[in-house]
Amino acid sequence: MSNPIVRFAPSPTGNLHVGNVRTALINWLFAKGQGGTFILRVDDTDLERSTAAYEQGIRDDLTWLGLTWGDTFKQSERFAQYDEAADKLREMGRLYACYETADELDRQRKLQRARGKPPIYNRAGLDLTDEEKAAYDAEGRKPHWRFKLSGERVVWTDLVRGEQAIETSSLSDPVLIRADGSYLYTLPSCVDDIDASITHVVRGEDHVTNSGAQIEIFEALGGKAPAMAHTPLLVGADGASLSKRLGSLGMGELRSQGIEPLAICSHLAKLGTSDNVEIRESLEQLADEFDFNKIGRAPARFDEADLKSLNAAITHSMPFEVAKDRLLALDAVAANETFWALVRENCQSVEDAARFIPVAYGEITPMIDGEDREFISAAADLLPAGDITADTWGEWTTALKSSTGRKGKGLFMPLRKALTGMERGPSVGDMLVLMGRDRALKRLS
RNA sequence: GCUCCCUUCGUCUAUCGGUUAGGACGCCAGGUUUUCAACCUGGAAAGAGGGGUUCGAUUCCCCUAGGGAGUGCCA
Repeated sequence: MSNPIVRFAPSPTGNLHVGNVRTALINWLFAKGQGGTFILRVDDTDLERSTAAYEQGIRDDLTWLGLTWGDTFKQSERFAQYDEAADKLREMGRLYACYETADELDRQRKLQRARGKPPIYNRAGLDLTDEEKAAYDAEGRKPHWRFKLSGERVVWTDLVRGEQAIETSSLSDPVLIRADGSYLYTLPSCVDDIDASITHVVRGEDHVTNSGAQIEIFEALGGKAPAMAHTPLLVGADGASLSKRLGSLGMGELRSQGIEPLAICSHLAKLGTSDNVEIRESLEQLADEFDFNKIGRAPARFDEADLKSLNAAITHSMPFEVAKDRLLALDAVAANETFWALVRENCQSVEDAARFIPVAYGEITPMIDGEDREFISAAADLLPAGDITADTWGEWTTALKSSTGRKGKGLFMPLRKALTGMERGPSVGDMLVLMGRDRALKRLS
């Protein structure tokens, strides 16, 4: 199993969401951990729905996450190879023309289902005589093309599911080529996997039956099917179904919420495994710890709240240099090391620091309870003269304590609320230095 | 409907038939802290239900229930 070659093959018909990203990540971690290669293949055979913008978005998202690829190519550049493979299958009698319309097929399926039978294609296309086909062609009807399954049992040892068996007799022969001549993903995927020497196909378990059929295609094409790994899918936090939220939660949204790539990768790499879901230092560390054997077989719940708490953990210890640019984007005045060091432990994300900018550098609405009015005005009078320094807070509160008799929470909380307008936040004494004398007095008045 | 997969604390999971069913996150309490965060200590918290097999089942088998997936001229 040395130097595996894996691929992540998204269709550029939408943006990457957490489910996609998990598949990409698992492929990447496996490759990286084994000294292998991660290939990005753009599955854009559906020219109608694929767009350059989505393709670029996918590349941007992967890059942002740190999931860099060793090689990349697009299926739309390889139609000649697919044609060649299709011809080969036709010659072997494994690819046959069918003339049913989509409506007819739909009716057949409904009928079968109504009779309690599995909706499997009846292979009528196989029995068509040359004359019948010629007649259809003369009518102007274009055939779609199906791969003829063997009807036998396909077995493989799945890296996460163990021994797998698919009865191809219980499957419809898969359509490989649409009536308009375009390819579905099934054949191109196999052709590309062979040509790129893919050693492991790693994808979600929604593909297991596809894998059964594709293994036969690999073999028909004279190749040996790659090893397979099908991971359980992620479900929403409610545990019920693959929620719409999950399918639409894109990297762009996460990014705009200030979520760190490493929080996303740590969460997705560990969720559903026997390792604890915790922040890791780097993708490399995640790769070192990756093992298919650690992945369970039941669907795991993806909870955004857990992702946010991992993100908070990263934020609390984030060096200023790392946060700097994003602080700058918030407000140039906030992009200084003192401010960041002071507020980061109270932030869930870098952008969360915005809450404290007005406290240190702008205007806030002081919170002064009626019962504390007198105390606050006494405090204003006792604020030590001169510039505020690191010592001011200590001197000030000591003086206040002896003159008012207040102590503990009763002493500090009113000051915090008046000076910052919040009940929670960074050290008030340190914030006091940043806000300066004028702001402080104004808030106390 | 049919096929496949799954089911241990709230969540992610450990347990290769005999355990006080372990850990992590979260939660609760206490400590520390002016607050928050962090840290420390302690605590509550679980093998879906029913049948078997066995001296003994969370563990093996069957049934039921629940969850996930597939059943496309989507990927």
